[in-house]
Amino acid sequence: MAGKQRVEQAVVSVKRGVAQAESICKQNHARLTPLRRRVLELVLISRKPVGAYKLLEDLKHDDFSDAPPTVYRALEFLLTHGLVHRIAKSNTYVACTHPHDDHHGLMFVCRECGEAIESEEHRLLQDIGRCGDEHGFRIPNQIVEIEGICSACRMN
Amino acid sequence: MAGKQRVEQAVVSVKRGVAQAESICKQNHARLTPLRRRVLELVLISRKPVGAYKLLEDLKHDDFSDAPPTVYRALEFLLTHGLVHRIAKSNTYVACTHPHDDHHGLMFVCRECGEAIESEEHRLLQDIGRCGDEHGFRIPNQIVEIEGICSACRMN
DNA sequence: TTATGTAACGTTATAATATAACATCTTCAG
DNA sequence: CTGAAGATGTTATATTATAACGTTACATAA
Repeated sequence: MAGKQRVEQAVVSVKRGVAQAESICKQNHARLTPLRRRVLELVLISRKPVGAYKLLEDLKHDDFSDAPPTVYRALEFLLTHGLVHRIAKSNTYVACTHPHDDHHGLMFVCRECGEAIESEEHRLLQDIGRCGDEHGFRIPNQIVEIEGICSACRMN
Repeated sequence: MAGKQRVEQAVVSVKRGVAQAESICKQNHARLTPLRRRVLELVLISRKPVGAYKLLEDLKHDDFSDAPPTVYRALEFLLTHGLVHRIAKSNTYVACTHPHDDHHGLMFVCRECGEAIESEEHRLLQDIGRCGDEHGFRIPNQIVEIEGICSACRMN
């Protein structure tokens, strides 16, 4: 069944995501503490970008403090190390699918269902950089957020 | 003096912006009421993207209600008619510099000073649309927000 | 090994941004 | 003029995020 397979894939990708995070944190001499690891897992488990207070709900069930700074501090850490991205238009957070340094990218976000797909289109990002230059802007590594409608939602 | 000239230009552009808005609203059978016009003026006057509560402050001095819905409703109207844009990363609002229908665009936003420059790079926007297509995303007209550092801030 | 400084986390309070819901007033088509 | 839709006023509250300060855990150097 498609559902079961998808869940199994998700479990695998959570494991892989955490493993990548371990490796990156090691490189950066950063500590992936139980709390931070758990927040990352929750973001990885979520199939869509997820809000901070939703994560906080889930953390409650895990004996962590249920006060907002708990989740916001963990998210800040994960953002700093490029393990998750923040989607400004929906105030949500999503796991990075290509976590490594110098990470440019496009993030397509469905305005209907919230699904987000990350893409690394090198040439396009270069063009955006050039366009910024023309206006005096230097564009640092970042995720450019683009709102659209995904194919699934167009069917409905 | 550069300062004076800039203020005069600003006044001109406020007049022009309001005139364009008048025209667009007329076309759309929409009413640019005193409140909405005033909010648009305030956004036009501001040299940088401005927050809703800052606008609300200014509205107080003009005998409008100082409750949040006042400004948010006016902003919603202006957004709907493409007269202002919302910058999600900073929760701010900025006047559109090319107000017309079917408006695609890039918005470069300085992460230091907040300055925003709007650009219509037709080819680049097409490329972004194509890239979305490849991932099953349909990209409607919208402003793509890109964070960077402006030349003035790089000097400092 | 213990002292010690820094990082992480807990806790309380509050800031900043935005919307819901309902009452009243205005406008304008018929 | 009137009635319906639109615009605004008003009160309350939701949602997202951070400040400030105390405590605990951790790395590491003496």
